[in-house]
Amino acid sequence: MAEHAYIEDIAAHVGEEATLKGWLYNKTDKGRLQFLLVRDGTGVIQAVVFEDDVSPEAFEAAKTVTQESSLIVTGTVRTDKRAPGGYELTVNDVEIVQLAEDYPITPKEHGVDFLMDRRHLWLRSPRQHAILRVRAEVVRAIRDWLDSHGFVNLDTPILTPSSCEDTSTLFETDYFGDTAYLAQSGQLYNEANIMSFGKVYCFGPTFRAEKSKTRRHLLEFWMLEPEMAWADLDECMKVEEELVSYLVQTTLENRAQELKTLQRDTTLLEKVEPPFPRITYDSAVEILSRDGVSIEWGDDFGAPHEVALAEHFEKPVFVHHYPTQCKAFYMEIDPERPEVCLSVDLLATEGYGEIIGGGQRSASYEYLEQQVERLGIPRQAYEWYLDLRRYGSVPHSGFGLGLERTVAWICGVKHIRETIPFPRLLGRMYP
RNA sequence: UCCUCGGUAGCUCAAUUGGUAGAGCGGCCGGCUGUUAACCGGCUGGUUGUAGGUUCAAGUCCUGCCCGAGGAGCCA
Repeated sequence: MAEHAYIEDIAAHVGEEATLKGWLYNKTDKGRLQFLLVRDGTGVIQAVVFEDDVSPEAFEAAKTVTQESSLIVTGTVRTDKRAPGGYELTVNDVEIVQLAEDYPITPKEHGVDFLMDRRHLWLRSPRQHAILRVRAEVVRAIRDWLDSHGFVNLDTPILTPSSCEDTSTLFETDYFGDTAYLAQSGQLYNEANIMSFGKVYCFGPTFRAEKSKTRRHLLEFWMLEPEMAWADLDECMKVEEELVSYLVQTTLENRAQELKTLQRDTTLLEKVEPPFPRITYDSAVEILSRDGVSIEWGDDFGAPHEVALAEHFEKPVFVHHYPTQCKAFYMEIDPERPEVCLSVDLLATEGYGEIIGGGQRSASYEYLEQQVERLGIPRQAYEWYLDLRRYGSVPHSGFGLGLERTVAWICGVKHIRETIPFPRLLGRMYP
C-alpha cells in the first residue's frame, strides 16, 4: 500500500500534500463546495472539495459519497480557524473505495436497543471511539505501573475445575467428559504464583453467570488481580491508591481530547492522589444510619449504600474491616475481633460504587481447613490451595479491580456496556 | 428471579374522553464557495410487537405471550 498520513499527525504536514485513507463521518453539500468530514481512527479532519480544484470525476465522487463510505483523499494541509480541529485539507483528488448504502446510525439520536444491535457499527461513533481509547489507555497504564513496581505478569487459567459449593454463577462447559467452568477470578492461582515470584498480577476476562441487570454488571468483564506476598492490609491499600491515582492522572494527561469529547467534568478526577480516606465498616454503618440509609450491622452494602457513602468524600474511599460473614472464605480474620476480617473495598466518587475488592488472605492452614469444612466445599478441589499454607505460608494480600467500572468512572459514562467493545449482557450476545 | 415503564414510518417521537395515523430527522430530486447535527423548495414513507377479547368503531380498553429499558438482589 502507498504511504499515507494519519490525522493525528496532521500538524506535521501543514503546507504539504498529504493522502488520507479513511471513512466519511459526515458531509455538508454546499453545491460547488463539498465539506467532507473524514475520520481514520486517529482523528477527524475536514476535507474541502471545490469544483474548480478537482477533476469532474473527483468532484462527482465528493458529491455522491455517503456516510461511512471508505475513501482516499489527497490534498494540501492547512490550518484554518473555521475547521473543526483547526486543520483542513484542500482536496485535489477524491477516490471512493467502497460506497456505503443506507448506513443506519445517523448523527441524530438513537435508542439503546437499536444501537446495541448495531454495536459493530456503533463503535465508529465519536463517543464510543473516545471511551474505548480511554479503556486502552487505562489498560496500558495498569501494565506500566505494575511492571515498573516489581509485579510479574502471570496469567491464570480461564477453564477451571469445579471448586465451590455454589456453581450457579458459573458458566459451564464440557471438558472432554468432565465439567469445566469459566473462571470467576484468578486469585487462588495468584496465591500460588506469589509463593514463587513475590508480587504478581493476572489481567484478563472473567465470567459471572449472574442474572444481574444493572448498569454496573457484565457477564464477561476484565479484572486486574494483583497479589503480594508479605503484604498486610495496610500495604494493600497503599498499592491500590498508588495504582488508581496513576491510572487517573495518566488518562487525564494522555486522553484529554477524549475526555473532552465525552464532556467529562474532571474536577474531582484531578484530586485523585494518595492518600485516600480510610474508614472502617463500623463507621460506615454509623455514617449511613445518620444519613437515614437503613443498614444492619453484618449486612453487605448494596448500591444505594455505596453511593450514599461516597457522597461524603471528594476522593475514592476505602472501607475496611467488613464483617467476616459477608466476605469470601479465605479472608484473614482480625485476631482481636474474629467477627470482622481484613478486607477492603474501594468506592469511587460520583456514585460509581465499588471498583476494587480485596484484602489480606488467611495464612493459616487450620483456619482455612475449618472454613472449607464449614462451608461444605469439596476438600479435594482445595487440596492444592491448602498446600500453600503447608509449605512456607506467609501473610499476603491482593485485590481485584474491575476494568470496565474503572473506565466508566473515569469517562463519566452511565452504563458499563459502553466501556467494552462487545459487551456480554443478560439476554444479549449479538453481535 | 422480582418491581416499574415501554413497543406506532429506516431513526426519534406525537396522536384529545375509544371516532379518517402525524411531525422532525434520514433517503431521493433540485438550489447555494464556508458548512460545523448547515439552510431553502419538492418527493418518499405504516400489517401501530404478537394472539385473542370487548365495541357500531381499538394505536387507545381487557387478557395471555414475546421483546426492550430502568431499578433491586449479587458482585468487579
